[in-house]
Amino acid sequence: MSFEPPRGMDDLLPEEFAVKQRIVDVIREIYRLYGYEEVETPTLEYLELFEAKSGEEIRHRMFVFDDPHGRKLVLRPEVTASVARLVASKLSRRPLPLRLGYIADCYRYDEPQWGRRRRFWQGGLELFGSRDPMSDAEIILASRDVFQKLGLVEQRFKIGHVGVMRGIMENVEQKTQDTILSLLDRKMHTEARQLMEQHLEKDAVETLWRLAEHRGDIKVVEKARDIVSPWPMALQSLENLETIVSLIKNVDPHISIEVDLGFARGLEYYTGMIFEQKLEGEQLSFNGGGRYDGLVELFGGKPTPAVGCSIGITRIQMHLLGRKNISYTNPPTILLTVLSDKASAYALNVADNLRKNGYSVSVDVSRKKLGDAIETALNKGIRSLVIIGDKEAADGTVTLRDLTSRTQVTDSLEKVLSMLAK
RNA sequence: GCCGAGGUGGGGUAGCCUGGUAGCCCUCAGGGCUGUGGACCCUGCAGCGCGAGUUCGAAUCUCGCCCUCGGCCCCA
Repeated sequence: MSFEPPRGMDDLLPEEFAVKQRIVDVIREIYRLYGYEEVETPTLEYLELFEAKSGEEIRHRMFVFDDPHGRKLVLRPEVTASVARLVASKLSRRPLPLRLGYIADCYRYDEPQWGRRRRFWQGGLELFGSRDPMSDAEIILASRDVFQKLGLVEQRFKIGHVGVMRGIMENVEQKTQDTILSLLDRKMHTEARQLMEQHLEKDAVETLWRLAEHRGDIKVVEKARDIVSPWPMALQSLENLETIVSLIKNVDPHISIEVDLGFARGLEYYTGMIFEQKLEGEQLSFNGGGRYDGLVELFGGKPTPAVGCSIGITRIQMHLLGRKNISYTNPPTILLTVLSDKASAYALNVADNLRKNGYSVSVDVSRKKLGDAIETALNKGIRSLVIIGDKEAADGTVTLRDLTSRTQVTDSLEKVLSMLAK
C-alpha cells in the first residue's frame, strides 16, 4: 500500500522547496524595487469568473466541481482574472495607477509532463490604470530583473502586439478574431487561412499572412509599416510596439528581444503588447504576459487599462533543479550535542541563549556519541559544534569546537559568543 | 485522448529473455568506541505498482488497470 499525491501535483522536498522559495524571494524583491503591493485571492473561485472571457471548452481543462449547495466552483487556472476582479470591486476607489503582485498556486487538468503540472505556482505583476508604453516596458524590465537575479542570463524575449492583427480584422466580429488568433497561436495555419478568407478582403488576408514573416529585431516594424498602412489601428499598434521596444532597448541595449508580428497568445483578453520570456535550450516559456485593457470593465469596473505578466515559478524551479551545480539549502550554523542526561536542562538553556543572540542552533536530540555528533555535523555542512557534557554543566561553561580549524575552547557563554561573532 | 520507455526496501540499481534461495551501492538504526573527525568492521530494519490468469511454484509468462518519464495533441 502506498499513498501518493494526486496525479500531476508534487510534494516539494526540502531541497526543492528551497529552490522554489528562492525564486519567490527574488520576485518579492522585484515587487519592492518596482513598488508592487502583494495581494492574495482565494484558490477557489466561481466558475463564472473564468467563463466570462473564456469559452465553454476551457471547462474541460479546469478542476470544476459543485459545492454542497450546488454552486459551481473552480480551482483557479490563473490569477489575472482574480486580480482584475479585485480592481473592479474592492479596490475600485484606489487611486490609479495601481501595482499589484501575487504568488499563488494554480491548477489545470492536463496530462502532466515536464514543466506542465496539474498544480503549479505563478508569480505575477499587474499594473492597472496606465496606457503609457512606459508601463508595458516596466513589466518587461521587471521580468528581466527576476531572471537576472536568479542567474538565468540566457533569457530572451519574444514580443508581439495583438492590435496589429486585430486592427486589420477591425470589421470582423470579435469572436471570429479570437478564433483566428487562437488558430495562429496553435500554429494551425491552414485552418486560420481558411477562416480569414471567409471573412476578409483579399488584401487583408494577404497582409495578415505576410505579418508572420515579420520576425527578428526591431527593424521588422519598419518593414511592416508599409503593408499595414491601410489600417489605422494596425499602424497605431505597430508604432506603440516600436515605442515600447525602444524604451526597453534604451534602458538595456543588450537585452535579447525578438519581435514577431505574427505572434499570438492563447488568452483572449489581450488587447495590446504581448510577450513570452524563454530560456536557451528550453522549449517552453517561463513567463508570459501582455496588455489587457478590457478585463476590469468586463468584471463590472470602470474602463481600466492594464498590463501584466505571470511568471512560471514551478517551471523555473524545475529548470534550476535540472542544473547539477546548485544547492540552496541552509543548514543551521551550530550543532549542539549533549553528552549526558544530567546536562539536558543546561544544554537547552545554552541553546536558548544562542538563539536569543541570533544563531541558528540544532540540538542533537538523538544523544549520539561525540564522534557521531561530529560526523553528523560534517555531513550536514555545519561548521560549529557546541559540546555540553557534565563538565560544562557543572562549571557553567560551554565547549565550542570549530570543525574547520579543528580547534576548540571551553569558556563562559559570553566569551564563546564573542568568538562566534568574529 | 494517442505513441514510446519504464515501475524491484527511503534513494539508486541487478535479476526478467531461459519461472524455483530477491543480490549490490548509498542512506537509516544499533554496536565495535564511557568526551573528539569525514574512515573501517559487524549486526539490523525494510522491497518485486495494483488486480486477475497460467502453473506444483510468478519479480520473471499472459491480460487488464494505475502511476512515472519522454514525445504528440492541447495549453491560461
